[in-house]
Amino acid sequence: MYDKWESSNYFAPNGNGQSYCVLIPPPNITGTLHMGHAFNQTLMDTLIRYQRMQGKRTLWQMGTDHAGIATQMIVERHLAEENTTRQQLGREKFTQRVWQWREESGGTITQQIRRMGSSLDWSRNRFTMDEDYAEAVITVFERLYDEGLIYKGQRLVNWDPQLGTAISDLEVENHEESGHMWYFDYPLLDGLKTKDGANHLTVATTRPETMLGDSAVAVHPDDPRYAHLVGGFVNLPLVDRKIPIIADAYVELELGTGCVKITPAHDFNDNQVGQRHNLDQINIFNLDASINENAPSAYRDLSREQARKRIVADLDALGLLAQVKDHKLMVPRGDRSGAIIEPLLTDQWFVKIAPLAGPAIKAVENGDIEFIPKQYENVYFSWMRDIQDWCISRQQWWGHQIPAFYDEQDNVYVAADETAVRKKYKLADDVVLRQESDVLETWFSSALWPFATLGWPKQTPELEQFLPSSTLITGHDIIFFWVARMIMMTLHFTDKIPFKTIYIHGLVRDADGKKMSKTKGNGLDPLDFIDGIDLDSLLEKRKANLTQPKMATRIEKATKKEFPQGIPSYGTDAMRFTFCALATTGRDVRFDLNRIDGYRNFCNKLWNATKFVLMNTENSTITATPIRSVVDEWILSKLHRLINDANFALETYRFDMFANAIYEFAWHQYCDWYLEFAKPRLWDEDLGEEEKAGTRQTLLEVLEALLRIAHPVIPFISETLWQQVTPRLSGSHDTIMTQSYPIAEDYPLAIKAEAQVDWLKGVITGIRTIRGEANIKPSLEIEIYLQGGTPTDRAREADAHIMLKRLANAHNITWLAESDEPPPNALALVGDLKVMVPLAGLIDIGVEKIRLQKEIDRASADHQRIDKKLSNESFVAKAPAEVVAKERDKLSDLQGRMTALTQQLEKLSSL
RNA sequence: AGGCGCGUAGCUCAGUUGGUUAGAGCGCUGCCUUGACAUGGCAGAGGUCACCAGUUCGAAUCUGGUCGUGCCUACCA
Repeated sequence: MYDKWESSNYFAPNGNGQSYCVLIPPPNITGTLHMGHAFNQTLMDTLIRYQRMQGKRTLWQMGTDHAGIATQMIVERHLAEENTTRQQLGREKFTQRVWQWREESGGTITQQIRRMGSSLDWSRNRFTMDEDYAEAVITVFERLYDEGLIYKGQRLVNWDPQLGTAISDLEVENHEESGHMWYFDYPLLDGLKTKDGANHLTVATTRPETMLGDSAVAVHPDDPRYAHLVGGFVNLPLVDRKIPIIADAYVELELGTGCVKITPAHDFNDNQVGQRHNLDQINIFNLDASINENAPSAYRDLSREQARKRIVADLDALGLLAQVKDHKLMVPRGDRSGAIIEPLLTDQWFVKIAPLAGPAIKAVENGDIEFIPKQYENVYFSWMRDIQDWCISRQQWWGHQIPAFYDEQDNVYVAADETAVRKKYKLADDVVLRQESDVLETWFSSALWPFATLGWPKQTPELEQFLPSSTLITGHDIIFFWVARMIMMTLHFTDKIPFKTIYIHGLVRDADGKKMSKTKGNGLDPLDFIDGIDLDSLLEKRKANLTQPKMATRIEKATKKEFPQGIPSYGTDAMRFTFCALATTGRDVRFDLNRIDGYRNFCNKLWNATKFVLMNTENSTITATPIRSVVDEWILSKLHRLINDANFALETYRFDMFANAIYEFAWHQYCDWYLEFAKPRLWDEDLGEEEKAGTRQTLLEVLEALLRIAHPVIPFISETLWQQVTPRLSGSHDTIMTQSYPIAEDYPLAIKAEAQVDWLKGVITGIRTIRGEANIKPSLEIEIYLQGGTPTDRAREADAHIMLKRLANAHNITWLAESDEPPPNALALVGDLKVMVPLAGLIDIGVEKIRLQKEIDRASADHQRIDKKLSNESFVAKAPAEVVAKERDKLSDLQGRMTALTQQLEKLSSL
């Protein structure tokens, strides 16, 4: 079915409607579909299918990003298996290998996305390393450089020593880990002594190895304990370096010893202190975080871990280790490698971000761009207003190589390629140029997504039509990574906003509310819900990527408990429906197996309801002029409301309400009641053909509309069923997905019919309750008496007689005059109408009395509550008149009810 | 430490601008193989809306505080 949709080009923009465009967060080529994607995809596809059916000219363009670091890691791992390295291969051959890998394995996720039913325009598929996309990236770089918004500089950056590249601060994850706090004594020089008479200052650190790069000890300017020492010196042990004691307000008086070692080359805060005091920046690390030649020879070439041990031991030996304490600290780790990040001085390229951030902040402030839910705007503002220059260079090979060229004097020239550089800078042919070897970080290219996918820098018709896009649907985890950067770049280069609305959905978590992760083994594969998976395969899968093998048994236990039978096959639609139903306003979405179970059943229900409708409308080409009955009018009226609710839900991005409205209508109105009403009508021999035709027509019309309403969320089932249903109405059509969305006005609201059916349901439910409580077998036909009530009750009963009989399973319904004495009975009240089931040996009088008493108690409690409310003078005086009137009505209803029930109880008691 | 959010039925969650009998799904109890569906039908039980105070005629809803919990940002050298 999906193939047919795709090959029929139904996914491409069509018609002349208003443009509607959704940007896909480009999945990366190393990825496989996880629950987060599946959730995100479901919401986007629901929205785009809905808008397409609303007649919009929709574009949901497919594309992937090249995932610089992740992809390079994978290919390097392959090379390692072949006992080679990228260095041995050389840059060009390595890049070829990456492309080769991408051809072979980079398409996994695109196939998986198809399984989700996503109606993406595949014909416009883009990849961030495509030639024309790369052109956009290079153009952007060059322009920003020429505008002075990109610069190169030696600055302290987050360095991943394992990957050998800088990463942005967003790519660093800080988590609490346990470690130690070491206290070192630095001997005072020149005979200085502290107030306590000590001849040393004590500093503390969580990273002892950095002491090799210390270039000062700082105290607070107002600290009386150390004021006399400022300007003096201490000797840096092991290194034997004379370093100054400085005063800086960065030091907190209360904290620790009040003395802080300053390592400008290896700590962001120290670096600023260093700049204020003109301190030396002593870099003690090589790029792999081993100790370099700036340190004493004893420590050279040691890894940072070895160096730490050695230094602590050596200081201890010298009697300078004052103390060691256990300490919890936040450890920065690279989000890809998991390695501890080291602040390191290196040459990097930066985007000067403030000029770009200004307009981007304004666009949200003035409402051009809107976040839903709105509170995310604060998250956005707080980050944007304190934004740091963006380090965009990566010491990698896979990615967009920075279009900067150096001559032999290291002068920098920026243009698309060497030829362009020579032309632009009027360089002689004999000037030797070499290109910058760094590449741009992947997010730099993703930031151009809204316009680069549409052909920019060329002015294409698509750019005209689909920029700005309408809605961006994404998780809050990439607001900074991607969303904010797209806003900045798009505004800067096109003077347009990238999108009008940003809908931020929750993040999918496991049943315990934990983040799903392959390395923790608590992840779930959406395809396993679609296709099902047996327990053994699931166990194997979840244990495959564990970083800590110790966890295997725990994962096994948890998995066996949660999925004792593995996972049954639920199908795409059930999963999509579940995701919609879970898309509430919260920040987390816990994926609950019970929910998908229920929604699978819902799909089954639709299937069976359709089967019923088809069976009962077979060979019945509607010849007679259909006459609609009150139940027909009622279900059409309910359908009218459903359409309004569905529209409202999707317009306000309440996918949960959308799903719930469909579920409630389909199951609890259409199936539970309307189909049951229809049965006696279709099967009653006395009912006229026109009326039966009316019911058949309504069965089909409502089902057909329901399928269209539900199509955006359950595309496959709705298409399948719709193909069978429409021929009964007006001949067949190609596909449901290009049909127009139902319009509420086509199905008239019928307030009177609704009231009448509410009454009918009330009578039936009253009788069923009696049957249920008295344990009367459903198969047993009973006698029903009616008494009291209004002429409306009588009219309604006459109208609904056959339905009432069947749904209550009564062989007779008899009206009694007011003066008639009914036989001993069980009583249900519907307004003023008494609905009575004779005890007649079926019902135990004691049971019935208990039931009555319960009813009376309930009514009396309500009565008391409302009576109290109404006897409060200020309530009557200050509350709106209609609220007071409503309470009065309730009170008198309850009064009547209590009277009738009490009389009934007395009657039964006197028997 | 700062910011944001959350705490409603056994579980997962709705509850739009204060006025409902506080809802749904799943689970639970009882009865049912009646001709769409046992992936089902009917009926039922279950909540002092975390706690305290305040505003109001009226608070799950608004305000302040307490406790618990989660996330983000910064950081204790």
